[in-house]
Amino acid sequence: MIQRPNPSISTRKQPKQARAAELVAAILQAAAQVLASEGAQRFTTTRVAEKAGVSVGSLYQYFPNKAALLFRLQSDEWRQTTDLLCGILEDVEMPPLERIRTLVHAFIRSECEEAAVRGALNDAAPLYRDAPEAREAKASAERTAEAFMLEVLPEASQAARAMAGELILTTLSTVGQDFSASPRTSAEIETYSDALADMFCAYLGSHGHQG
Amino acid sequence: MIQRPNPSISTRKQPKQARAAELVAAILQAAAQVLASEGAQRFTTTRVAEKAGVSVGSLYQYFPNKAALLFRLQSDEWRQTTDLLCGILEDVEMPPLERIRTLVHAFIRSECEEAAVRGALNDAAPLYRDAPEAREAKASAERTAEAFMLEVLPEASQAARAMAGELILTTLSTVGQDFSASPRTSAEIETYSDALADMFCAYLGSHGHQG
DNA sequence: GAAAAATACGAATAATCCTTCAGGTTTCCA
DNA sequence: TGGAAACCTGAAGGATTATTCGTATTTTTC
Repeated sequence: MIQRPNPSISTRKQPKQARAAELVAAILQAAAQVLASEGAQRFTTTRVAEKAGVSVGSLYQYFPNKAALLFRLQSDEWRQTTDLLCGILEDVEMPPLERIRTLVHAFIRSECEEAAVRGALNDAAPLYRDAPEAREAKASAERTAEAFMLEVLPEASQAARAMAGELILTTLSTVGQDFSASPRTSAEIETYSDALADMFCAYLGSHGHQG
Repeated sequence: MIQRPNPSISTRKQPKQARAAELVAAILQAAAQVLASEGAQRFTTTRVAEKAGVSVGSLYQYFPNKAALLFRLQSDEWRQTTDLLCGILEDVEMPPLERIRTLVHAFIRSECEEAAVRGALNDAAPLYRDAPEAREAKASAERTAEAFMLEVLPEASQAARAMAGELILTTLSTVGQDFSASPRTSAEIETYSDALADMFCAYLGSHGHQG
């Protein structure tokens, strides 16, 4: 195993006919299932193809290697989460700190709902995280956070704002991952989300008047 | 690969002669080097034995399988970190919140110093984290934190204290891991540690008097 | 409807990898 | 000193995996 990954992780033939598009969809769905039910260790191109009801060769016609398939899954998850969170941040009806609380709850719930796939994707991260395509996603998220931080910390320096935004984003993401690694009840999810939101709000509220 | 792990992850013959003890030490040192320089993917019993200058068979006389070797490395790192942090927490000369700040700085610095080994150990976590021996470590850390939390939040309810302690411990650990994944300058380390400590202090300071 | 293009197939290839075991070597102890 | 216990060796067994490529099938195009 552990062959050198091909130069690019995302470029390969695009499906032009309908049957090919269906095949790709079937592969992605099967990939998520295999990841969730078998774990990152046993996530195998052969197993994915088998579950999708297609041959391995077909898989390799649309994904240059295993890492590309994993990256695609991760990418789709990211897009989904990003949309969810952006929708909350842009709701100008709500006071900023309340938006954060809502966002934390939504994110933690979302992480727990898809814990199986996301946990396994995380275990497999070493296989795709070095790709340049993967680095871009994180940078994009921080740009979005920046705009919101400007609203909640208008008086802070640029550096302080960036630091606070990065810290909160990182905390939310890594703590959420850790929390969702164990099965959780709804009550646990609410309690934990509130505590996390408390911490963020206290941190943001303390900026300026107490350093 | 991916054979079923043996029943236990830590039991096997103990070295009784001096040369055997040296052999085990050489293996552990080599294992850390291989992990740091080659990464979790290429961490192989054969490679470790080769680097240690012993045969694979000897390795398997003191470690029942690869997971046991990884777990031992992780266990040693944990003990080291725990000692460091407990020393700081027990310093009653210092005010509690200042102790936390000192602790955060010490922890983040420590994570960055050994980022290579710890990052790779984390990548390899799926191989050993399910072992019962591994679960005990986390529980032990939370008991230690509990004692300290009783000092800093004496008026809070038991549940609230436990929640705050767990949240801070998890945040410190996961955020530190994420932060140390990229190479960092001393200045970055200090800035980030301060921000993290600010967040913890604001959170603890806000308990009770504010909704 | 026939050539061309796009798809699909899956056995075979080429790597690794983990772990064992039969047999040789060193150390201990009486 | 001689036998027993502890220790060491490393080739070989048994598995698994990522990826390719020659061939067969389906769809599109003219």
